[in-house]
Amino acid sequence: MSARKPDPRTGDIMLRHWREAVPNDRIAHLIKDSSRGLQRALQMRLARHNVSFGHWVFLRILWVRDGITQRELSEEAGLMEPTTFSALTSMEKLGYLERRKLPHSRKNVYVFLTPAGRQLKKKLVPLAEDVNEIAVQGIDPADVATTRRTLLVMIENIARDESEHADPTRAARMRRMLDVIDNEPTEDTDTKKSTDAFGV
Amino acid sequence: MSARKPDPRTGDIMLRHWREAVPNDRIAHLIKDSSRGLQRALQMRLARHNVSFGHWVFLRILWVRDGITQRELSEEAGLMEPTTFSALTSMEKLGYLERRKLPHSRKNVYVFLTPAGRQLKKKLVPLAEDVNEIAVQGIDPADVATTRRTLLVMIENIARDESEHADPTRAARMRRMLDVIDNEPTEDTDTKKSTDAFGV
DNA sequence: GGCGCATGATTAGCTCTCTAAGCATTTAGC
DNA sequence: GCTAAATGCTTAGAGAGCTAATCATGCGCC
Repeated sequence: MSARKPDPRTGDIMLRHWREAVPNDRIAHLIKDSSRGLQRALQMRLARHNVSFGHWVFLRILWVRDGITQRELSEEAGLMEPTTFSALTSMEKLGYLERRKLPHSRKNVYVFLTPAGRQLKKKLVPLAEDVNEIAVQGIDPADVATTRRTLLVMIENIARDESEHADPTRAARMRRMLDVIDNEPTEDTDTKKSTDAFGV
Repeated sequence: MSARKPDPRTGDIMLRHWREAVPNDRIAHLIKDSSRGLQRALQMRLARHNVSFGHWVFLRILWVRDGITQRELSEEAGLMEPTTFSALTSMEKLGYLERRKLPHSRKNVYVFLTPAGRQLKKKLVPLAEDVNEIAVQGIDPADVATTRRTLLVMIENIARDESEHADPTRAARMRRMLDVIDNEPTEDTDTKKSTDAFGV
C-alpha cells in the first residue's frame, strides 16, 4: 500500500516525478550510488597525493589521536581487525606511521604517526572539504539536515534489526558506528574553524 | 561556513543536537555507513538462499528483461564489465543463468535466466522489501522523500564534478547511473502491485 | 602458582569492485 | 575488398572489505 496516492495537496501534479512517489526502495539504491560517487570523488583527489581511500579513514582518526592500539583503531573506524591490519601494514611501508610495542605490554601494538603522516593532514583535509562542498551544492541546508537525520535513524533501525537477528558481532559493530558518529565532535572536514581547533 | 547558526525559528534549541548543526561533512560518513548497513542487512537475508549481494544486482535487472548482452547488463548495473563478467561466470556455475551466442553475432554474448534463476525472484524480492521497510521505520515519509531528492542532487553534483575533472569514463558511468534511476519504472521492491506487474 | 579463558595481532582465503591490457569480431572509410 | 577503428568479451592483477582460524600474551580464579 501507500503507492502513488495522487496527493492532491499541491497543484504541481505533473511535476511530481515518480521519484517522489515511489515508496521504500530505490532509497537503498540512491544511498549506494551516492556513497560510491562520494568515495570515488575523494579517491580521485587523494590519489594525486599517493593516498588511497582506505588509508584516509585511518589517517583521519590518527590525526586526532595516535598512540592507540590496532584494536581501538578498528573500532573507531568501524572496520574489522584484518582490514585495519592490512591497511596499517601498507601505510607503515609508505612511511606514514609506525607500529611500536610499548614496554608495559608485549601483546598490544601501538600506532604512531610519523611526521610525514602528520603533515598529510594539511594537504588532504581540504580535498575532503572540497568533495563535501561540491556534493551539497545548490541543496537547501535544511534538506541536508533532514537527510542527515533520516540516515541516522536508518542506521539505528538497521542496527536494531541486526541485534534482533542474533548476530552479536555485526550488531556490535553497527552500534559502535553510531557511538563514533555521536562522539566525534569535529574530527575532520567540518569547518575551517574546527579544523584549526585540532591544532593543525 | 554556515555552521551552527542558532536558528531561532523553533524553541527546541537545546534539542538541536550537533548532528543537525554540523555542516557538510559527516554526511559522507553517514551515507557510507548506512550503505554498508543496508547492504549487510540484505546480504544476511540473501545468504540464507545462497545468493550473494553481487548476484542480486544482476538478478534484479534480468527479472525485468533478459536476453541482453553483458555490456548492456553492465550499463544497467552501473558496474564495469569485468565486474559483470565475473559475477555472471559464478552465477552461471550456480545455474541461475546461461550465456548464449546467438547466430546473428559471434561477438555478443546474451544472458538468459534459467527457470531456477527466474524462480528466485519470488523468494528474494520480499527480503529486499523487508530491509527497506525496516530501514525507514518510524521515519516521516516526507523526510524519506526529501532524503531521496537530496541524494539524487548529490549524485548529479558529483557526476558534474567528475566530468569537469576530465575523466570521461567515470563521468559517463555516473551519468548512466542517473539515467537508470530515471528510467527504472518499477523494477524491484516497489509495491506488491508493481511486483506483480512483472509477471512473477 | 598454574590452568584456562579472554583479548589482540596475525594469516589465509573469500567477495566485490576497479583499471589496464589482451583478443576477437564487427563496422567504416578509403 | 582491405585495413583501421570501434566494440564486446576476457584475463590479470590490485585494493578494500569480510569471516574464520591461529598464535601469543595477559589475566582471573582456584
